[in-house]
Amino acid sequence: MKAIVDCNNFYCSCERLFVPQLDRKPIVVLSNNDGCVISRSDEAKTSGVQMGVPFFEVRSLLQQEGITWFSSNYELYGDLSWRVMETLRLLMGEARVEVYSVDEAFIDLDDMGTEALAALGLSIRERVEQWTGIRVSVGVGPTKTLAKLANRLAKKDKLRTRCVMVLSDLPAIETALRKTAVGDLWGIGRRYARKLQEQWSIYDGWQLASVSEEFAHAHLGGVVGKRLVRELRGIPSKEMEEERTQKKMIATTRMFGRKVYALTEIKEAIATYVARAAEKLRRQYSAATELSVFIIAHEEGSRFGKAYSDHCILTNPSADTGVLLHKALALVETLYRSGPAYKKAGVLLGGLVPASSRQASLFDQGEATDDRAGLMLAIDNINFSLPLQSASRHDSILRFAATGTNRAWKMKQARRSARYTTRWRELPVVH
DNA sequence: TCTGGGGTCCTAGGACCC
DNA sequence: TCTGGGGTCCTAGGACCC
Repeated sequence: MKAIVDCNNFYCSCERLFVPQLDRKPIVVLSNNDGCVISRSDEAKTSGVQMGVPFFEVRSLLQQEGITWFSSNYELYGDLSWRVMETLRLLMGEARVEVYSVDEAFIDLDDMGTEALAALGLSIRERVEQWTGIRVSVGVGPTKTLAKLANRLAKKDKLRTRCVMVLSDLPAIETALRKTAVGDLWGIGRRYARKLQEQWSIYDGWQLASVSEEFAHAHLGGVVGKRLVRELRGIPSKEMEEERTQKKMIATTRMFGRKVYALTEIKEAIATYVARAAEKLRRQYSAATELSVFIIAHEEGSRFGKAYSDHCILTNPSADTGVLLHKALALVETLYRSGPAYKKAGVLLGGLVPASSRQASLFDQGEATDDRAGLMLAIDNINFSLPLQSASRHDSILRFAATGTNRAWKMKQARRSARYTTRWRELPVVH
């Protein structure tokens, strides 16, 4: 058996933790640039705020219903996520826990009896809340996919289930599948849901569990679909995975806070994203061999706009902000056309290799790479430890000049809460 | 008339997830 | 006026190899 532990309305719960007056009050958290709603408290859901709606569309509803909104504060969420995961590791043993996302973890229960699972789930939920203040739901099933389903049903009826549901016997699994629409299953997105309904009249989980593996292979993305159908039948086909600490790709992309026309501003933004991506790269001791840059221009009648992108290969893998900046800015120069309003840009680092085992290039001029690595380490240490001036438009103390000074393109974050748990100056104060 | 049979590597694109 | 950001896996098809 496998369990999944999932934090309830995670971002909202994080915000509420430090403003207890908001307990039981409706709140929402917005995406970057204060664009759309990405987390809602139960009360906000009841008030009819939909997931993913643009902020400007629900603004008046929020005011009318007295719903408090927050800009997103990823530093806070990241730290609280770590606390929840650490609690699970302490309770269950590190080897059993697979962190799946910022607010979810799978737990391997394969060698445990099926009798006490509900009690175990309940004790996990209580302990995590006691130690971190975050409420979680626990779903248990013979496969990861059925555990996810159990979790979903536990959340839907919190009072009755006390946020814990175990699907261990066949009748319970059948009932659960029958009342779940295909689109609500883990692994069935919007596209497949539509296709299943329109072409084959498959509407619920039980129907999908009954199709042949050949059918799933042919119509639901090959082996992916086949695994999904097997999982629904209780045959484990997605096993627990080793903790993935090394990312294979690192991206930093943002919408601008307003329309941007000038090349100089776009270069500042790209430089800022490169610096951020390179930091992430160094934090996992990797170097990149591939760098891509894209900019997106506003286009009349198109929601997403028109993208221009290009990439280059680094013969000498690098995690040096200066080196990556140089390449990225050259790419922007060739991509940029004056005229259109740009609304978004991004940087992607790929082909990641361990920084320690970098292949020396044949054409390497014997650059003083070690000195530069030391410089990067020094910059990171200073930026991660020193407090920021709160009025600054910057997120770092030490930075490359190319990242600009005025930075009028920066995203909107009108209501970001304090980083209570990660910055000395922003510690909550008890009066 | 007839024109092999494997392999591997790479890339672009599609689908999904939170 | 205003619609997020960051990932993963898989497949198909082309280039190339023996």
